[in-house]
Amino acid sequence: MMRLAWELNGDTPIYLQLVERLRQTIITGQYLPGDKLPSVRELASIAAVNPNTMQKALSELERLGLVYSNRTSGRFVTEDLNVITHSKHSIAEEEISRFLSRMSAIGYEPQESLEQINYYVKERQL
Amino acid sequence: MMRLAWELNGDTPIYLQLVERLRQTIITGQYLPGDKLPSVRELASIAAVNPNTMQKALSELERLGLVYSNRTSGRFVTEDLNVITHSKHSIAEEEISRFLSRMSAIGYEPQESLEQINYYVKERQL
Amino acid sequence: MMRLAWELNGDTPIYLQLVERLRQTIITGQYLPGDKLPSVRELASIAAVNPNTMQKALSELERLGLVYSNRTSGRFVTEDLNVITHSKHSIAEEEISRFLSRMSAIGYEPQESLEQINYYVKERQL
Amino acid sequence: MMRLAWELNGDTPIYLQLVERLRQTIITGQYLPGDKLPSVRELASIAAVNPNTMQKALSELERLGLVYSNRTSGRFVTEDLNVITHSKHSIAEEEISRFLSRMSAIGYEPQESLEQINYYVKERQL
DNA sequence: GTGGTCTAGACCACT
DNA sequence: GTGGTCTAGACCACC
Repeated sequence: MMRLAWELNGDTPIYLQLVERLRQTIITGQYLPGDKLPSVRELASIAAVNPNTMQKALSELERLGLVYSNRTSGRFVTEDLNVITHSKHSIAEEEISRFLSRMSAIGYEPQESLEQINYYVKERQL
Repeated sequence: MMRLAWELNGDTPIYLQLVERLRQTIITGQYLPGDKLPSVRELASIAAVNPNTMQKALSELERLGLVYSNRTSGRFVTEDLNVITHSKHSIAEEEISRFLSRMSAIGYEPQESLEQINYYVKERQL
Repeated sequence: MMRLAWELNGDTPIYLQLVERLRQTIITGQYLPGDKLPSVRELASIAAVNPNTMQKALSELERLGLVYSNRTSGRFVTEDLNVITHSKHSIAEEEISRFLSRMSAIGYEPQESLEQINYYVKERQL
Repeated sequence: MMRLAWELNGDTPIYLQLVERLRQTIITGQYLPGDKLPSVRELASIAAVNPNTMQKALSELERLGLVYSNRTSGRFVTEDLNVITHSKHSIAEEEISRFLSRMSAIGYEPQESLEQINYYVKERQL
């Protein structure tokens, strides 16, 4: 079985990786609110996974409120901007939390991590 | 392959994961400068890995200058504090770089990431 | 089989569902006592069912005394109000009985069910 | 394919019916908090459905917080009594809501439904 | 043995 | 053609 195009990982369940990928495409505005998503089968084909797996991922996205489905006409990105921005914030928090914990593992207290990243950004004029 | 004590990952080569773990124990001061490390066999046993793999990891640590070996009496943590702090900084930089790139993937510019993490730390009084 | 206008169910026999629907229209006064019902063919067409099925439903209604037929001029809603109110009560009893049994299945004694529904109605000022 | 023992319905998805059945067994205390559930395969065999379908049902129950799973040792009923009683209340509300709406369909206002059920219970000394 | 994931292939209702 | 559901059969990691 090929696993290309979207280069999936191997340690975390595929369907969760799909959720993340799709979440990103929505959060970053590659799919806009109200946009129609490709069909389950199409997305599955693109990601080179079984339609059921993609279906599971999409169900999860639906549970998160990021998409909704119209049994006959397809799946659409939610038009509720709050849900989208909320999802964005929650991912950001996860990333921050993970970052701080990794920094903590090598001996940086949160305050120090903050200083380091502050320095890093200023240094490179990002 | 068993997964105990040090819970190895599976996707990245084992020896690199060992390097990281050992690097951490040194950087965080669990092993102090000048400390004698356990023998390769012992470390291998603790981590439940093949001694050859542990050997490879230790060679890498040597290459990084974090440990040095005294053919006869064993391996020791470097006494050069500069090497240690430099290693710590370089890991931190990697973490920061990775963090910023992941935040960028969900639509946060470095400046925004900084604000977010700043807010996060203040919010939780970390 | 098409599912329109009257959205039939699929598990219970169609003619019984038709009986219920017609019973409702009479009980709730959408057809008044003495009103002439549309022809079998017409009703069948509206409900998108086979005329024979509708015929069976109407026979049942006749048996219940809710309608009577005048071989020549068509079918009419009974003018006997007692029959109508009695039918209404008997349906209500079925509903109540079913409700209590379902509540019982999840651990509510009839008395408790009563309290719950009482609370529910007051809460929402229904 | 046989569909016995638990007599499943046919109109609502099987996995949802399974969720309901299991929910009842927990809510009514047939499985007590902390009890170990039979394995997925066993439950699937009992209900005469495919293990995947049962798995889906159990995942849903887990999402509802009524059970939790210990990857290796099996699935258990939650020990959080709040979750259980909350689930019970929420089902009761659904039943009440459905009951009132059906009564409304045959011409009883909520207040009248309340009176009827009150009368019904008193009459039969339930 | 346990739960969890994945695939392949099928059927259904709705439009 | 769409989403949704279901089955059958397989593999994995964990203990």
